[in-house]
Amino acid sequence: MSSKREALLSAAKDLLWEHGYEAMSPAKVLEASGAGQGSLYHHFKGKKDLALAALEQVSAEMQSEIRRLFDGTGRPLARVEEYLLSKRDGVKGSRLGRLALEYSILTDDELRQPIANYFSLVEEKIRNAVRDAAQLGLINPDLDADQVAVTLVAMIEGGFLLSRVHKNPAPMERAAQGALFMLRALATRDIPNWMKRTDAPAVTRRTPNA
Amino acid sequence: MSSKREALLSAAKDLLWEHGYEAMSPAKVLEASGAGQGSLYHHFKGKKDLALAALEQVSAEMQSEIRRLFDGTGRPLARVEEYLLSKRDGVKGSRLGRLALEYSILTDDELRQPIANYFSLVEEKIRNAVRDAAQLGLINPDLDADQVAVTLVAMIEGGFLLSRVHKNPAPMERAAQGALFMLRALATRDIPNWMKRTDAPAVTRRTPNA
DNA sequence: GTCTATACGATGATAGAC
DNA sequence: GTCTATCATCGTATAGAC
Repeated sequence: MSSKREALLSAAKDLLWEHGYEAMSPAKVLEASGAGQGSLYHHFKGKKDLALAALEQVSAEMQSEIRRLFDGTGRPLARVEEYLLSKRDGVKGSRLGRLALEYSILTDDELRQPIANYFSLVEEKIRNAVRDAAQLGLINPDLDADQVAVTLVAMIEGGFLLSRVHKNPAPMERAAQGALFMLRALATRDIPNWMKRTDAPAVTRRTPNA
Repeated sequence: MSSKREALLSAAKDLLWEHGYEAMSPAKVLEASGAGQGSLYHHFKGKKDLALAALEQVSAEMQSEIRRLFDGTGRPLARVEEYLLSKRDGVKGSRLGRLALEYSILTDDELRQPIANYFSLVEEKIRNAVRDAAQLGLINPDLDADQVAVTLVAMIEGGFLLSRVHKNPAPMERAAQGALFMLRALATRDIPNWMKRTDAPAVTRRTPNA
């Protein structure tokens, strides 16, 4: 059967993480996988098709991980805390977030979608956990759950970015700690008016132009 | 004198913002600036030299803006709030942060430096404002000022990233609002032990390998 | 200082043998 | 399915005229 297909996909996943999409050349994929040109263009239509398959696989893996993390049975906010405190290599970067700023990703909705889907899921899981916590009286029910979700994810991804800029793992760790603190602060404080929930739908529930 | 030099630099600055470093080809710069090959390689040693000059100019401009913002005379934390609430185009992206995740930037310290310098300055200004606030009794003096600075900047840059992933300006705005809330929450609450200042130096004060 | 013409490797894809 | 040529194009830089 297709033995080289897996090798190509695996190499592409690694190279996407390390070099990004634009800098992932077919030649590098071939070298890393041990396959020849023929295998690549037999199993995939070209570079973009390979990258898309690899991205969808990475996105699926990471979504599984998120579901596993959030489908626990403890305190709702404990699951969020677990997400925030996951082990991360700040300098290596967020496996999907790392690609998010590339021009090719912004301009190609097919490539952007698996990345957006992952983040939409994380945001949704945090939103739901915050709502669950509110129903159980563990957090202020006036809190805008979507606002909280977006803010926490932004802290994590921003921490990755700063760690890379400074080539230093510390900012990632500090940002994650800051996110944890914010969550705990929110769980116990009065919420300012502008932070309160409105009837507007969640903004990042689904991505436009997808 | 050098009339085309400015045109080349200006075009490079725009293209770096829009396309990033890897996707900024000399050909595109020439087209956007109206200059020919000769001008480019007369004024600059090559693509990297041009990009470096452009990046340093952008970094200097943005550092001036930050100094202007933080050298005000109001409440120390008011300056930080002003930074957090600056107008931003989330989908277009952070002018310097946008480049931070590229492989070429990570692996070339010369290119990384102007970006890192900008973020180091922002972090330093926030740190100092938090310390000033502590001295004036406006914020808990046990707070780790560096932790706060890194966390707030991470929220802003993470907001940019999410806006780009979702092609939607809303996450950027929500992250900035969340950052504002966190700052205000910190100014009034008890600080958990792990958030407290230690004698360790600020981690991102200067970048390693620079 | 600026231009056009040219060189040359890398990128991304194709052709055809096995 | 996989391999080794081969190819057109682009990205980057140089040469030399004006």
